Amino acid sequence: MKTPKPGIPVRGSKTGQPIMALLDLLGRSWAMGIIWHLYTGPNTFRGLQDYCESISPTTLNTRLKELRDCNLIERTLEGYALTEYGKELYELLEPMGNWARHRWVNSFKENNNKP
Amino acid sequence: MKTPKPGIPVRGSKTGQPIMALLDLLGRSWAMGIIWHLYTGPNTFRGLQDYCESISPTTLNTRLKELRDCNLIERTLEGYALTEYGKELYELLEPMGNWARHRWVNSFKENNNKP
DNA sequence: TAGCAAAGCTACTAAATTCATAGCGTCTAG
DNA sequence: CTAGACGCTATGAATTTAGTAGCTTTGCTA
Repeated sequence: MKTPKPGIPVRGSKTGQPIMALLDLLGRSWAMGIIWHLYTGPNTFRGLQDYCESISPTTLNTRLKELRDCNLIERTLEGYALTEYGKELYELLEPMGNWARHRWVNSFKENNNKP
Repeated sequence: MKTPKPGIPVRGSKTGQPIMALLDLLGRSWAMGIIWHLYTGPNTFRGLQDYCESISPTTLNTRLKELRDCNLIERTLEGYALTEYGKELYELLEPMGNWARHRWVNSFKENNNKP
C-alpha cells in the first residue's frame, strides 16, 4: 500500500495537498489508535499487538512502516515511540477525547438514537 | 459494516470508549475527507462523488449512512450538510490543516526523506 | 552451553472492504 | 414527451485487513 505523503497524489488530492495526505494516512485502520496509544509511552511490537487486540501482524507492520516513513514514529531502545512530530499530532488529536466523551455521547441520547 | 458508536464494542475497545468509537469511525476511507469538505457548505451525493474523485457510490453511501447514524451529518434541502456536532468535530480537525502545511511538511525536508 | 522465552517480524490463506461500472426510478425543465 | 440531474442499488473485480503459523535473533539462565 502506497504511503501517502504531501506532494504526491493521494486519496482526495491529485496534487497531494498536505492535509489530504494526512487524512489519507490517518484514515487507515489503527493509524490513529497507534498514535493515541504511543503517547502513553514507547511500546514494543508485541505490546502494540496486544493493545490493538484484533490487529494482524501484517497490518501492524505496514502501518508502523507508513507512520515511520511519515516521521510520526520511530524505533528506540524501548520500542516504538512518537517523534516530535508525532507528539505534536497527538496533541491535535487529544481534544477529540474530551469532545467524544462529553459532547458527542449526548447526540446519542437525543432523539432515541441508541448506540 | 457495523457503525461504531460509543458504548458498543469497536476496534480498539471492547467496552466502546467514546474516543475509540470515534477513531474507528473516522479511520475509514473518506470519512474525514467528507467532513472536511462539507464544512465548505452542503453538497449533493453527486457533488461529493465528484469531489472525492475516486470514491465508489457504494462506499460513499455507506460512509454517509455511518456519519448520519453518528449524528455528524444530515440531509437538508440543499443536500448533505454537517450537523452541529459535525461542525464541532470539524473545528477540532481544522488545526491539522495548518499543522500539515506548515510543520509536517518540514519533516520531509530534513534527512532526505523525499515525498 | 543448551534450552527457553520474548521480540520482531514474514508467509500464507481467508474474510472484509473498497473500487469501477452499469443502470434503475424519480423529479424537474423544456 | 424527452432529456438531464439526482440518489442511489447491483454486480464483480481489486485491494486491504484478519487470522494463524512459524522463522530468526537476542538475552537470559540453569
